[in-house]
Amino acid sequence: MVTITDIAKACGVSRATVSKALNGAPDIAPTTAERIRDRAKELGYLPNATARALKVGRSYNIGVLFSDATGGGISHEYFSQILESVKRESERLGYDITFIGKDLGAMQMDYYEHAKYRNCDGVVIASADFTDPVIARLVNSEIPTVTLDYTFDSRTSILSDNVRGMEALVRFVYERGHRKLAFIHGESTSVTQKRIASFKKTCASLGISVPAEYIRPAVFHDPRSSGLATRALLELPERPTCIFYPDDLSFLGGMSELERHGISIPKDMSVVGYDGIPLSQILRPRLTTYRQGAARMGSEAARLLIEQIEHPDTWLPQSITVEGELLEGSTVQTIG
Amino acid sequence: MVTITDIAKACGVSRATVSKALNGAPDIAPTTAERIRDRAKELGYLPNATARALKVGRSYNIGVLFSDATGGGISHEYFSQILESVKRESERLGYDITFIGKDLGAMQMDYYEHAKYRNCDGVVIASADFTDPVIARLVNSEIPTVTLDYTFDSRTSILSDNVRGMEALVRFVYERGHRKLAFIHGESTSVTQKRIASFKKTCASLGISVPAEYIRPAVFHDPRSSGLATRALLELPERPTCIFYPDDLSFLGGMSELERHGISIPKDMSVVGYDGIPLSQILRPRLTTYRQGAARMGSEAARLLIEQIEHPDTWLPQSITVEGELLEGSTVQTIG
DNA sequence: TTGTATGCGTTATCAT
DNA sequence: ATGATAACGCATACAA
Repeated sequence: MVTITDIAKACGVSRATVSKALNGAPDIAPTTAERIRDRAKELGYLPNATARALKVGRSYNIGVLFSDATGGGISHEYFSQILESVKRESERLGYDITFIGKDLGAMQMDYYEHAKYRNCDGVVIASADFTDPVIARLVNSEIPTVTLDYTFDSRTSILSDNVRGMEALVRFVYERGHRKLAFIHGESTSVTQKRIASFKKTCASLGISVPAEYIRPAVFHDPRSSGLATRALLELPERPTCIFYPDDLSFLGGMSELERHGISIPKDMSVVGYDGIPLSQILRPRLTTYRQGAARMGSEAARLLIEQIEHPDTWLPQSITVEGELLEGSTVQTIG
Repeated sequence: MVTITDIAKACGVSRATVSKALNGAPDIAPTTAERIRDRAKELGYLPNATARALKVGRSYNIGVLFSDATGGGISHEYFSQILESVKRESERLGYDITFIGKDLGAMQMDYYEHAKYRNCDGVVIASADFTDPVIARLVNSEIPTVTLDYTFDSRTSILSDNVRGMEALVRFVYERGHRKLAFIHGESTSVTQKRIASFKKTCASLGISVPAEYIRPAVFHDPRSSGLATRALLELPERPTCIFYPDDLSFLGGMSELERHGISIPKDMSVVGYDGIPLSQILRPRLTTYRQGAARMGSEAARLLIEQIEHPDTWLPQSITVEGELLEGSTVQTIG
C-alpha cells in the first residue's frame, strides 16, 4: 500500500506538503503541487478513507436504514427505487452508503450505536417501524437524520404526497360517475392514516357518503389479504362500483378474486391501485394508479441529509413533499 | 464520545488494560476485566470501528457491487433478494456492507480503487458487466471476491443452476406433449449462453428439433422486447405450442401480446418463465417457471467471502451451484 | 512556501 | 497481571 509517506520520500518533501498538495491547499507552490500529484498517480496512490475519517472526524459515509421487519424491506419496488436513488445521489456528492441494522455479529447494538460505531455522518431512515423506541433514539441523537414518509419533531423528512395522491384518485373516479367507492387500506401506519383521512375527506367534499363496511383493512404488499378483503366487499348486499387497493401489488390479489367471480375489469368493477410501479403499467388493462416519486424522494433525502451534514450551523429542519402523478390506465369505467 | 481513555481514567488503569479487557484477552485478571466491562457499559462506551480498522488493517466491512448499467440493478427482485440475503448473512457474521460504485463525487476511481479506498475486506460482485476490464482488475487484485452467476479463473463464484433449471423446464413441457418449443432469450451473457445451450441440448436429447426462427433475442426484464419477440413468433407459418420467456417479468410483455391476438393461456398457447419471483405465483393462471435460489445464493456468497477473508491461508477457490425449484403453475397445457 | 510536531482511537509488543 | 510506548495513515496548527 502506497501512503503519503512514500510519495514524500519519492518527491523529497515532507508528508505535510504532500497532504496539502493532494488536497489542493492554497499555500503550496503550483509547480511542487503538480509534481507531487504526478508522482502520486505514478505510484498508484489511493487515499485511505479510514485514516482520513479518524483524523477529521468525518467518514463521508452515510447509513441507510431499511428495516425488513415491517415487510417493507428492500425487495419492494418502492423501497428499492428509493435505495437506488439515495445511493446514486450520495455517490454523486462523494458519500458512500452503508446499511445500518440491529445487531452486528456477536455485538448487540441498536441503530444509534451501529451508526455511531461506523462513524456515519448521517442516516437515511426509510421503511422502518417509526414507533420503535430505538428509531426515536437514533432520530433524537446528535447524528443528522432524514426520515421518509414519517416526520419527527424538528427533524428533516421527505414525504410522499399521500393526501393529494388519494384526493386525485378519488376525484378521478368521481368524475367518471362512481359514487360507491370502497377502500382497502394497509396496516395502521401514518401513511395509511393519511390516505384514509384524505379518502374520507375528499369523498365528503364531493358529497359521497361511505358506509363503514366499504372500508376494509388489509396488509401492504400482500395480495392475499387484499383478495380476502375483495371477497368481503363482493358479498355485501350492495356492492361498490370501484375498489381502491392499498398498492399495486395488492391489487393483484383483488384481480384474482374478481376473476374467480367472473367479474371483469373494468366492465363490471372498476379498480385503482397506488404506487405506480412499472409492473402496473405492464399489466393489461393498465392499472389506474398514482405513481409516487420514489426516485426523487431518494435523491432529495440524500441531498438534504448531506446539506445538513456539511452546513450544520445554517441548517433548518424541513419537510419536503414530493409530488407524484396520476396514471390514468384503463381500469376505471365511465358509468351512469 | 467516550473512548477507552475515558474508561481507563474512570477505572484507574491504563488504556492497554482496558483494550485487553474489552477484547477478552487471557492475561487480564477476571475481576479487573469485569470491573472494566461494567464501567464501560455504564459510561456508554462504543468501540470505534474506524480507529480499529486503521490499527488492525481489517475493516469488517464488505463491498457489494451491483452495477445498474446492465439493467440488473437492485430494483429487480432477483437481485434485491440477493442483496437482502448478503446483508443479512454478513451482519450475522459481524460485517457491514457498503456499496461499491464507479466515481465517488469528484474523485474518479474504478471499482478496485473504490474498494481499496474504503478498506473493504472483500467484495461481492453481482449484476455486473463481467466483460468490463475494471471488473477484471478488481477480481484479479489482492482483494477477496465472490462473483455471482459468472466464474473467473481461480476465484470463488456462486452460480444459479441455469443448466439444470432450463433442462427441468424443457422436460416438463415435453412430458405434457409439446414438441414445438420456442425460446425467447435475454441479451448475450454467460447466463444466456448457458440457458440456450441447455435448452438446445435437452431438446436434442429428447429428439426435438428446434428451427432457428424459434430462437429469438430479447432483453432481460424488459416486457416490451419480449412482446415484440412474441409477435414475431405468432407471425410464423407454423407457430410453436409453447414459448419460453427470458424471465417472469418479460413474460408479462408476452402475455399482453397474446391477449391482443385473442390467444388464451394455456388453452391456445403454453408459456413458461424463469426466476420464480413472488409475482409469478400471484398471477392467474400461475406461471410455470423455475425459481432460482436467490436467497441462498446471497447467503452462500457472504459466507464464502468471509471464510476466505478470515482464513486466507487455507482457502481454496470454489464454485457453488445453488439449486432452484420448478414451480408447476398452470400455464402449460397437456396436449396431443 | 515548506516543514515539524501532534493527535485522532485503537491494538500490539515488550517491559515491568 | 498490568503498563509504557509505538504505530496505523492522515491533516492541521504552528513554527521556520
